[in-house]
Amino acid sequence: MASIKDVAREAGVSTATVSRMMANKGYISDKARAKVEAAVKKLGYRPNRAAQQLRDPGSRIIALIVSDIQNPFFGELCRSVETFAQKRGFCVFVCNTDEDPQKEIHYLELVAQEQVAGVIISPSTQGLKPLKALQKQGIPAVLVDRQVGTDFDAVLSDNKEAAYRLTQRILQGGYRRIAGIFGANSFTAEERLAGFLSALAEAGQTAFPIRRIPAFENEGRAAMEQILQDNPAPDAVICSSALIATGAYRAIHKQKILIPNHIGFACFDDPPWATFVNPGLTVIRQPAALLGEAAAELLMKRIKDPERTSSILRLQGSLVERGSLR
Amino acid sequence: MASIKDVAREAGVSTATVSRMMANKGYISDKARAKVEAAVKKLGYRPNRAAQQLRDPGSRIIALIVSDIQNPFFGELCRSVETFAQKRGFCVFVCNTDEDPQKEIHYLELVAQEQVAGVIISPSTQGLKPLKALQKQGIPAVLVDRQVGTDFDAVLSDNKEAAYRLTQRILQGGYRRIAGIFGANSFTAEERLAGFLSALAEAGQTAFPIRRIPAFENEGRAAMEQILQDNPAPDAVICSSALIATGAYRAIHKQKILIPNHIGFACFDDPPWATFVNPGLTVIRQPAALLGEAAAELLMKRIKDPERTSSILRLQGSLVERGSLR
DNA sequence: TTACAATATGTAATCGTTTACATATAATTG
DNA sequence: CAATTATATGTAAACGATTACATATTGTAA
Repeated sequence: MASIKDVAREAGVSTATVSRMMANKGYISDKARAKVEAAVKKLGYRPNRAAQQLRDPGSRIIALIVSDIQNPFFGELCRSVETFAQKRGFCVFVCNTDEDPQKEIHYLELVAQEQVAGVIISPSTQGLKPLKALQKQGIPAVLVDRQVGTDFDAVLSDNKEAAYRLTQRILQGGYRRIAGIFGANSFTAEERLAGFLSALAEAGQTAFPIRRIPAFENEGRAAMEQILQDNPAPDAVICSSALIATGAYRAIHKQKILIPNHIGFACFDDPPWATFVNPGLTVIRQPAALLGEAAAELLMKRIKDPERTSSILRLQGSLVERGSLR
Repeated sequence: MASIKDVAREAGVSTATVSRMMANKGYISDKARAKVEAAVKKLGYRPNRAAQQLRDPGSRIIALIVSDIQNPFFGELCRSVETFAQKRGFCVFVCNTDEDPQKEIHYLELVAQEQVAGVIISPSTQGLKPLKALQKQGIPAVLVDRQVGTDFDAVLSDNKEAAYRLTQRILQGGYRRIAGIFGANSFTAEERLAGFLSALAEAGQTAFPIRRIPAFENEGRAAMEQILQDNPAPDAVICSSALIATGAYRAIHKQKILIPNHIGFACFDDPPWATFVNPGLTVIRQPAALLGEAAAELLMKRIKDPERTSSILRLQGSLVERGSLR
């Protein structure tokens, strides 16, 4: 690989001139510019990023650390983060932690070493240490979808409010024995549960048995199968995530129980199959694109002004009615 | 940020000793080791990656450049690449090009500057130049899902063969007027079309009108609506991708045409809703996880031995029967 | 004891950029 | 025309780590 010295020699100028020319800084005569340009082209010169970074740290890369890249919600989030970042001249590296705290820590260290301009992360633990370490190195972080601590910028969906609304809607349908299947050890599930319970309490309803399970399809199906054997059976069910809902729906479908008359069905997130079942699923759709954009914007602001006080945004999801509630 | 000099001073040793200690190289006395360890901990020292990279280039990062991060196929691919890479001590940065050649070039340049250990890419153009440039910088690349040129390592699904099999299966169902909706300007669609035509020809069938469209849901729906008005109407349809199939299915569903009796339906990729419709979709499921693993493995091999002759793998998809074909 | 290897540490050059500073020339002003 | 300013370029010192080489201290074999 050609270095700046090679270019300088080839063009018959000093390295300083080449450097200035590459960065469009200071004065360069047309003659020198032409010579340098020719040399650059001839040698295929590209500045060595490591050397640049050593001289003055910083980059135009932001890291997006997500807990599950296969989740369509994060897919949408990625895309919107990237679209927005690009407008501001930033690139995005996406890192997938697979909900593994080890991986999360590893990636946080990695992007710190790479000296990215900032990080957007949906943390999979409640641990603050790795994030604080980032902060100490002057790399700003914005939390998205999940909060940890309260010192960081964060962009969240208003899960509690959304759950509250959705539950109200269920009650409106005349359902009274409402089962809930909620993820365990999950920030969002926790908030959604709170909203669910609060709406129930407000309506003077006692909570129908609630399951807390690992948020996977199989677990969702198993939980639903159990619930359907309860006596009295529930007349509605609410699921805290798309994967859980997928399993639960399968269980209901298998037993040929009719939605929405025999049982009402509602969930969070908008699974890709929501419009392919009959009736379609009534859901709270998360504002993934908005979250991504807001997170990116917040990060840009903080990069510009590291001293600004941290802000926490809560964005509303939308209640999408498709018929799975009476 | 503390530098190696700070640590050396704090520990009362030279920078060389600190460096050796960090890398576990050469001789270090227990006394010195202890002092350095203490200093490192006290100052929170972490080696500056840029400086290391300047001294001796190379990293343990591989870049995965995909054309559409929202596509579940690529989601699965990402995950398997990462799982495999991790086993070998590599991390993965995912870059999304959104099928935009500009972005692709930009990311290729970026990861070259970052001096990643290697690149896995599903190229969105047929342009070889950017890849050759990478190569010249000594950064190996493996193509996945799509091929460009023939000099690079590549891991592809055997689209033609798969299309051939799927078409044979359709013919087996007694369908004879088989419409095809295929993506335009798409490497995979091209191959799939070839297999489709070859199976038809072999069966002595003339091809029923074939549409080439941009691979989006709306375009798929529009194309299907048109096709349904043809006279004679087709008795089966094959779609070259999940998005196209989604639109096409909607069009069929809307007109209450019965699958599989009035019309047979088959497609490539396995849309998330494939098991939620009735009957389920008969598809060719792409071996995404296998592709990812194979690509990662190939890349590792090439990183170890840059001189090995390039190999092109073709992996078989599986025909999943679910009832949408008679 | 001498000689030689093994162990332990330090010195200083190097990687490729950027930039403050010095210097030189050209253009502009009074 | 002298004095000033704007333009143009070069010199050399950083940035933070690694490592070949030199040197010093042990241990060990003859």
